[in-house]
Amino acid sequence: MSKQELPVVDLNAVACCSPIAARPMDADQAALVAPLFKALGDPVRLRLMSMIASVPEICVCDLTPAFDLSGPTISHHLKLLREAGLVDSERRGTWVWYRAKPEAFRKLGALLDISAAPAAAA
Amino acid sequence: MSKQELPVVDLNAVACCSPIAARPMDADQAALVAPLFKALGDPVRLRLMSMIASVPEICVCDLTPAFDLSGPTISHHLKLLREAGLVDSERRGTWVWYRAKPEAFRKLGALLDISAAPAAAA
DNA sequence: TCCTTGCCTAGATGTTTATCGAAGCAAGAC
DNA sequence: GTCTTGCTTCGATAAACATCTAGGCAAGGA
Repeated sequence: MSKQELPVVDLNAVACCSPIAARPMDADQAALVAPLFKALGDPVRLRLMSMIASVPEICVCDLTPAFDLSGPTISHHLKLLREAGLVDSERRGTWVWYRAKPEAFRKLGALLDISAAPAAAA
Repeated sequence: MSKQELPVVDLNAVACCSPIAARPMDADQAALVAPLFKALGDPVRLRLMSMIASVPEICVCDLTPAFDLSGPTISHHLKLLREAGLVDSERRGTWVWYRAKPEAFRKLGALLDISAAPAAAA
């Protein structure tokens, strides 16, 4: 549960380099980055992510009631966000708290910088 | 094939507003934005997207050989990118050419701006 | 101690997705 | 006209995914 559980996605290896539009991405980097986008590619996870990123930290008990879904389903989505390296979780007493990992967002944002396109595409 | 085919995703409605971290995203907006991230959430599509965005335009005939996949499979992924509003295609004579739609990237990038977080999350 | 609460994991199920081969269609060559 | 080439669509299949219920475990209160 705590951050000792190694994330599946190593953020230092991911999105470390050039924007999508700077040069064709090689297969290895694509395989590292795609899971990050995939994690955000579900409406439930996107809302969870937004709720988490909008505050310094938030308890699962405040996330679950915002959805018409069972607790285990929310837990499943949170696990995917954790494995993608987008959030961190920590148990404090009874509750588990989630926090966004801003460096992941910075890297993803840099990847989408289309102004890096070498030609008229921008 | 041509741009007369309405994109499934209306970019004017999508990602039009505030960054993920600015405030909790409502379900409607999440449903509009998630398909964009989902489209980028596959390694093949991410590489295709990068190849397309790296040049002003590119022919399918230059995209397909870069992958160990059949033509129909590449065509399928390109269709998803088209439906997400991330690329445009145009047939010119024998070949079909693809171009990136930079406004989609600008909007996605703005969404990931974590510096918009209201609190210490950044 | 036992009970309750909060959250996660395990297992099952229906849906979606990635992939292929076959077939179709448009454009150009002959 | 026919043939070839480039790309798409169609139909099928296997893998991945979202969701649920059931069960488990840790923390706190009685």
